[in-house]
Amino acid sequence: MAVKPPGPRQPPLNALRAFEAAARLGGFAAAAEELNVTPGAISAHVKALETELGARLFDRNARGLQLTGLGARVLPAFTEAFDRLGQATQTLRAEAAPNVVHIAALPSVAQLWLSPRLPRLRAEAPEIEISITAMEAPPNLKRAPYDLCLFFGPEPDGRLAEDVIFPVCAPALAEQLHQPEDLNRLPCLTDSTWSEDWHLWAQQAAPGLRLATRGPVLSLYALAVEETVNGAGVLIGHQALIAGHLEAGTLVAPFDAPVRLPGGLRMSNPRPLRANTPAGRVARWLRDSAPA
Amino acid sequence: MAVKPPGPRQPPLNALRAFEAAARLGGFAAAAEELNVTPGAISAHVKALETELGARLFDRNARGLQLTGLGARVLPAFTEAFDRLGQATQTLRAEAAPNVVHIAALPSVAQLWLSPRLPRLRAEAPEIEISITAMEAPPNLKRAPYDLCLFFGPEPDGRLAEDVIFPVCAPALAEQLHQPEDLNRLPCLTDSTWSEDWHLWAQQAAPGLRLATRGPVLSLYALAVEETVNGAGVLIGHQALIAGHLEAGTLVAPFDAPVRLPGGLRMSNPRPLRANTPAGRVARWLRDSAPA
DNA sequence: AATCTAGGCTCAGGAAAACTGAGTCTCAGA
DNA sequence: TCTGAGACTCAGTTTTCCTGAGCCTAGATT
Repeated sequence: MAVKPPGPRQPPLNALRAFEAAARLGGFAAAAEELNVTPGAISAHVKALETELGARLFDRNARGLQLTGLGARVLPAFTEAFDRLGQATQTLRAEAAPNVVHIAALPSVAQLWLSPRLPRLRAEAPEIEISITAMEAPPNLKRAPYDLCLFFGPEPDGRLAEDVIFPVCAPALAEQLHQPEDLNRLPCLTDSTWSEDWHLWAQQAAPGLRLATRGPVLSLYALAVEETVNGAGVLIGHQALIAGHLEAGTLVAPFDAPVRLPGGLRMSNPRPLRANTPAGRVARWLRDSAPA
Repeated sequence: MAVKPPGPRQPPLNALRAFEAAARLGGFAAAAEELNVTPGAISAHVKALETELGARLFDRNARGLQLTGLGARVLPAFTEAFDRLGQATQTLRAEAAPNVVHIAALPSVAQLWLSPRLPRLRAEAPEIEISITAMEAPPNLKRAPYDLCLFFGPEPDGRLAEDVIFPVCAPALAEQLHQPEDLNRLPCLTDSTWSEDWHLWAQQAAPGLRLATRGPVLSLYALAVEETVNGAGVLIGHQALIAGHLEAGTLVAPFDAPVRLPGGLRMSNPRPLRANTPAGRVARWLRDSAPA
């Protein structure tokens, strides 16, 4: 008859994870987003943890958080532990379902770059199942369960395409556009996540031009492209994403004024890929398909 | 307006922990004990994990478990990750409450060896708070939140005392005991976790003696000691645990026949101790107090 | 063979944890 | 002064987690 008094309980794993995310990202809101919960949940977790420990982990200054000395001292160990756990989990998932390749991508990239390539990929490797998750920002590479990530970024490794931008519009509208100044007479579509595109382009391609850039602001670039094809106005085209439309003639570039941005479309892989695994094959296939 | 589709969810941490424990310990029952839940809970966790993964982690053969290839391949990574997490948690707890020293001990050791020493320790270091948790088996050193562990074991490092055993009884009963054969005329108390004591002793101290060893079986050694003091019978005394009673005269050893067992009372520390931390000081104090 | 036992399984019910949503508070910057 | 970001609170709800009892199987025991 064993006696089993509770003794000191281990803090709940979820609370530790919440603390780690909040500390690493510097805020409950950011942690909440990473963990797909509301900030209130993070707050509650951390508070419970602090209560159990009898010590504060964060200083709250109404405008955000500041790690206490205690928090800062223990954070690295937790980050490393959860990183390892994430890696182990990914390995587990990958080994359990070797034929599923999980891809994380910017919504626009998913729709405009990746999606058109999938039919051919499926035809060439029907046994591979592709799962695509669209998200605004690259996931934490050490944690999230993705085999491949497709995002725009400045890092040179894994570069699939330069980021070259220039105005595009439906062929019917192009007749009204002979020089950059003409842009002010047509609606200029703006994508909310690339709201600086017009300025970046104008700065280099038409210095001195004062662009009004009034016009609809859309939250999905793919939607903006669709609208543009339908003649709603002029859009800054990212070459990699509209190459298909240019080729098909559904969009045209009224000016010969491409501007190359420092970043580019980039494929990264959280874990090293072996060449003849499904993920490795998809990666190679996508890389080879990039110029197309 | 960010789009946030659920995408592939991360498996619950608790399920991963359950899997890791079951795999490492080779059974749901053992895992359940380590995690302080029922086996059914472990079973459910593992089943949920397997369902989510779409792959088996264990082969169930009605008589126990066998890791599948998949399970065996991923186990080490999980064990390491959870070990680190445990270490981080311990560090956190220790830093958050530096003056609390958590000790895990065998119930008998806690009551008969540790407890009598505490008053003096408290007097010498009143700022240190001691927390004692009694348990039948040493905890997983890499995980459990204890600074010091006191158990009997064969390992030589950290040895506080040899395990020397011999029959003891109340002084009044000693008159009836002149030679080992007399033991059969008195009740021989047995502790359920040290049920072999009588045989071990008799083998060496009185070879050939046929001991009936009938008598009450108690589940707590400290209780057996108390009963013995009250004259209920004869008990195999473990020197380290009854030294106080011998000194006080409340128990006597009727025969001069000590037997030294291979193991001993042992103090171990999951994490390295620094000498002038509270845990380190308690450890040193206890070590120095051992001969007493 | 019949029984015993260890260990896993299932299922329903209930406890505990986690999460949300709406509203509040506070400060920094415009 | 206003606004917005970010954290807090609290009630209510959903989800997860756990237990407890009984069942099932296969090796061990008699």
